[in-house]
Amino acid sequence: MKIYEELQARGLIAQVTDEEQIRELINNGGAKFYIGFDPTADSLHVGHFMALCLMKRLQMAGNKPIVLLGGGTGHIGDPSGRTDMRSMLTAETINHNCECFKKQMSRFIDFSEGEAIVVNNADWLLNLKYVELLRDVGACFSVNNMLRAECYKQRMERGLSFLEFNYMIMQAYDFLYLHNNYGCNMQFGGDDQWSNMLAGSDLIRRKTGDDAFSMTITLLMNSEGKKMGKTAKGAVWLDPNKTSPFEFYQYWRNVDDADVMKCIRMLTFIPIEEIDAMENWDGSRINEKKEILAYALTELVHGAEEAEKAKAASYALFSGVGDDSNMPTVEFADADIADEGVNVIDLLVMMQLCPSKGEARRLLQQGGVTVDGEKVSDLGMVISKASLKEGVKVRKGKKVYKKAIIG
RNA sequence: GGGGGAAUUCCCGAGCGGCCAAAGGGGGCAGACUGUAAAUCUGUUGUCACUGACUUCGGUGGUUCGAAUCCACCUUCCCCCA
Repeated sequence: MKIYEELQARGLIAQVTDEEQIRELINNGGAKFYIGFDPTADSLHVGHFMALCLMKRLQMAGNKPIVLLGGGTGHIGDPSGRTDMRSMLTAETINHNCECFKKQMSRFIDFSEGEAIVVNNADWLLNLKYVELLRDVGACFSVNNMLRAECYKQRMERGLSFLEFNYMIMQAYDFLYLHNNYGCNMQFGGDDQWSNMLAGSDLIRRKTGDDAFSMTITLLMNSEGKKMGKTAKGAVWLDPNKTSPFEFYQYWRNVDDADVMKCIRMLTFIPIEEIDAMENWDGSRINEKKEILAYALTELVHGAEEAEKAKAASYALFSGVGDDSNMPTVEFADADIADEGVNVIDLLVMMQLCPSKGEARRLLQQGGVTVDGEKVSDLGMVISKASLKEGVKVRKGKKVYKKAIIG
């Protein structure tokens, strides 16, 4: 199966400017494609992960990726799919974020000589001259058309600043610039980027007469139609310091039944045939599928060793078998704990299982806390220092476990 | 440029000068039921020394015994006219 067909089979392709030509191009490894990443945070998250996987798949098929860091466009903020205005980032933050992105990406993409390149649009966007740009590029855009674009429509009601309105032009210009300077002939992006990408393809045709293609990937939505990768606490990050491998594993282990196969198909590198076979598995094996998904993704992002640990910890906690040495652990210094021990309430707060004592108290009253397997009902319970030296397993609710130890 | 309106807790949104830590919904957390799922039901959801005290209603001052509520100014947003 060729790459284009594989992408199709995985349900990754949303929109294309010209199916025949694009199929031809990427199946023969002739694409030099770019994907843009806006450095709005200091770590990539699950949303970016899809784009990275796509890049990797295409690279494996012989195509050349260009990673475009939005150091310049980050100064503007993409209004697509947003109802509110983005907060402005400072130049330092943007640069810092770009650096972090680069580091994380090298895990997935082979950046060795001639295989892939990283560019930063700050290098060309920030030096543009206003009037020059208006005459050169601005003349190619029709405001009437731009206003018709879906991404601006909803913002017309709520208000759209001129700054954000220009995002499309900057993105189109990026494509043109990469086309002229790096021979880039294709752009990929989330399907919320479609109008911006089309603008780029158009601009290239107008300025150079060349064909440049655009293709969007289906954004990963859960069955409720929300973007995946968000939790109440925020995004699921790829940086192990922001989202631990265990939490990452658990996130996927806990996806809705309805979303499992879709995730496996779109995110993992498991061969299509195997996935098709899993499709027919008996319904009772649903949890097995979730484990496969969680393991595969954790392995991709954090490596096999971390994936094993996360899996083992998960088993230890939820089925009571296996060792629990990989449980998330909070270490205290000897001095942190008084000789007579700590009250459970204080301990819960110290372990950051509860943000306040009030909440800790409530949790205990509702029977949501277990210490070393015993449900705690006594609000005044004291955990002795001796047992903390051994390590105490504290469980909050059904799924949140931490071990406290004096180390 | 002129006129009008709005800002409340994580979000939306009610709120008469005292009975307001502030209705209701959403979300979160916990309990029951389950499969570490979904749906459903129950409890809970400012902080602490928790039958009490303290800090919150865009900001700063003021009126008052008492202000989320009234006044002034400031900030931000929205609407209408030009």
